[in-house]
Amino acid sequence: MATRGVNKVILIGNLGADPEVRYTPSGDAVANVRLATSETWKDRATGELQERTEWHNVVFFGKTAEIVKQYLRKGSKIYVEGKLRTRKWQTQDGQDRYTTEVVVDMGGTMQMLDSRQGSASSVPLEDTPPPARSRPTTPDAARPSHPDSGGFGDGADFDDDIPF
Amino acid sequence: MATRGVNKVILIGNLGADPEVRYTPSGDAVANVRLATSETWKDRATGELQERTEWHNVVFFGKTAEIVKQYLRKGSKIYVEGKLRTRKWQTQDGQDRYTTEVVVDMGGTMQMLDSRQGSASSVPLEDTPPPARSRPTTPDAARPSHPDSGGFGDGADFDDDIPF
Amino acid sequence: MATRGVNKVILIGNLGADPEVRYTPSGDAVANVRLATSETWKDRATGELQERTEWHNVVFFGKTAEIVKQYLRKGSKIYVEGKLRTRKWQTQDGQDRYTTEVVVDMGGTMQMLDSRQGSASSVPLEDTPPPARSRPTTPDAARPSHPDSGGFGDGADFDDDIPF
Amino acid sequence: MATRGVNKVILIGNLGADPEVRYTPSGDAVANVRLATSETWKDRATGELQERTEWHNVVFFGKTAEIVKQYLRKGSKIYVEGKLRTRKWQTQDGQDRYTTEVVVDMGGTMQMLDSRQGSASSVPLEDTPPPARSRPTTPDAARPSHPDSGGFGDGADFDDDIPF
DNA sequence: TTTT
DNA sequence: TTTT
Repeated sequence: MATRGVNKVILIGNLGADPEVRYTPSGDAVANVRLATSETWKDRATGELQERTEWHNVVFFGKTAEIVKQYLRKGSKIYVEGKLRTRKWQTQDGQDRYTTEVVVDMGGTMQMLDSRQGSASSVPLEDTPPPARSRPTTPDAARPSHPDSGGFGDGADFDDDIPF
Repeated sequence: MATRGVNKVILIGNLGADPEVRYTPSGDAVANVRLATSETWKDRATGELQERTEWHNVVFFGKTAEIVKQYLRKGSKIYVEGKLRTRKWQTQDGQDRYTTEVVVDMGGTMQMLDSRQGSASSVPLEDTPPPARSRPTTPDAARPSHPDSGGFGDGADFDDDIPF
Repeated sequence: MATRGVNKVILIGNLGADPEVRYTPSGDAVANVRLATSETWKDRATGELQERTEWHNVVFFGKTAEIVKQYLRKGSKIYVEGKLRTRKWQTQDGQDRYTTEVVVDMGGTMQMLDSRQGSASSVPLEDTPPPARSRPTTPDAARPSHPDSGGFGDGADFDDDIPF
Repeated sequence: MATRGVNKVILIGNLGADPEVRYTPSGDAVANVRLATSETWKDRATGELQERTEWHNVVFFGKTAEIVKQYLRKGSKIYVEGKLRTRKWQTQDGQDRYTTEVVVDMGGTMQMLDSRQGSASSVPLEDTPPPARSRPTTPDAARPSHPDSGGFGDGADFDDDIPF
């Protein structure tokens, strides 16, 4: 994908909730995540510590969405590299709305940052079976055979055959 | 400003219109810009060249806002480093709305990328006098004496005393 | 290519000399470039403007190397996204040396930032190791047919079929 | 510090050894760190998992250097944002050498990424030039008084008064 | 060795 | 020399 211009977002933050995963008609996973990045600073006047949390809508596609589904959950800390995209959508009564998301696709990356064994986020999410005919026979075939090995699943680019 | 987490946006694109500049009650400039980043790619099926343009709301503060005001205009090509911020606001009839912007403040940067002399964007915007008492006596004192010298004004970080 | 860890470099600068291009035995182009990034600041004590230029060795591979060869030359301004790599090599008398380069490969990008028509860097470099007299009559054969269309050659990612 | 050009490095990796800290004549800390970033990929031919580790010299100044000294040690995982700088130096027999480093100064950032309590890197390094037997009995004296608060020490920018 |  |  060639570009004229640069559109890049880099985030490190924690999931505010478990990922929401859905499947396209063609069977591709799409994962949505709420990611919090916090900044803290000292108020110059009062000297008090301030904190501001920013929430980001992050969308993953394809193979990375599968990894997100399996390995991330509420509280997981991740590094994300993606791009900005503003989507137009309509409310039920036909009003226009715009939502800006961070899209992580072929040009992006996701990495898990808390792969210590035993930590919450290295425990795979329950592998909820996707829509009947999209991945029917062996829904868990891709799950690593040693779920307790810790830290697997880290590092996922789109041109991977397998993420680990 | 300390951070727990990373929130970084990097853009290269062109202004869709002249910057809109306003002043805070304390006299600080705030500049808003619509920035277009385009990506093009070849459709795998048809082989046709596709293009998608993304529009970003970029907000500059303080000294950088002044530079934006003076040196950027419709068509200007810039590099921007900032962070994401989603603002909640209300419509006239009291409905909640959210707008995501790229904020360029002390932790960010702006650089002009088309400083060729004679190019549109190196010509300062008309220096519309700010609110009466905020910059009273010599509103244009900071304007370079050789407006045709081209290319000055490139590069502006917040800790500059003077940007050039 | 999966990663555990992040290794990313982003540069905007000017070429200090024409690119040096060579070919691997398998026929793939490799382009080397010296890229200058400058930073300027005001000395706090003297108030004088200081400047420091940093020189980077940037290496391009494959299709991007071809584009570098054709469209970049001394003075060209580019945006580069790549990664750090330190190479070990030997002097003629067998001493070890290390050179750190910015590698722009499949995970990276290059964009030309001075695509104004008539500007030096939008003029293609002379094409390849041309058998002495083979190119003189039509030195600009590789030049796009609409030299005034501006902006060609900008934007090159590795998964492009053709950069424009 | 204004810039014409962009010179930015973003790394996530692990320390290969404890930081080396020295002090300038004026008493400012300078910390040097060896940082490993690994990338892994599947060999297309053999299908075997490949790994390549890149080692980076990272230099921290001032307050961040103090934090590096106190909280990082061999194995610590960090996020780093800095710039490239190639330094010329001389061997004992007067030969020129060049070393490229990632400099983390006022325009950069460091963040600790393994702040789980109990993890190696949240344990402060032994404090300064310690009179030989001064630390063994209370090795953790420098540890914040609320060790269970978790995540302290994360996040350090240069304009902090205190990093946490 | 670039650029302004 | 790290990490998985």
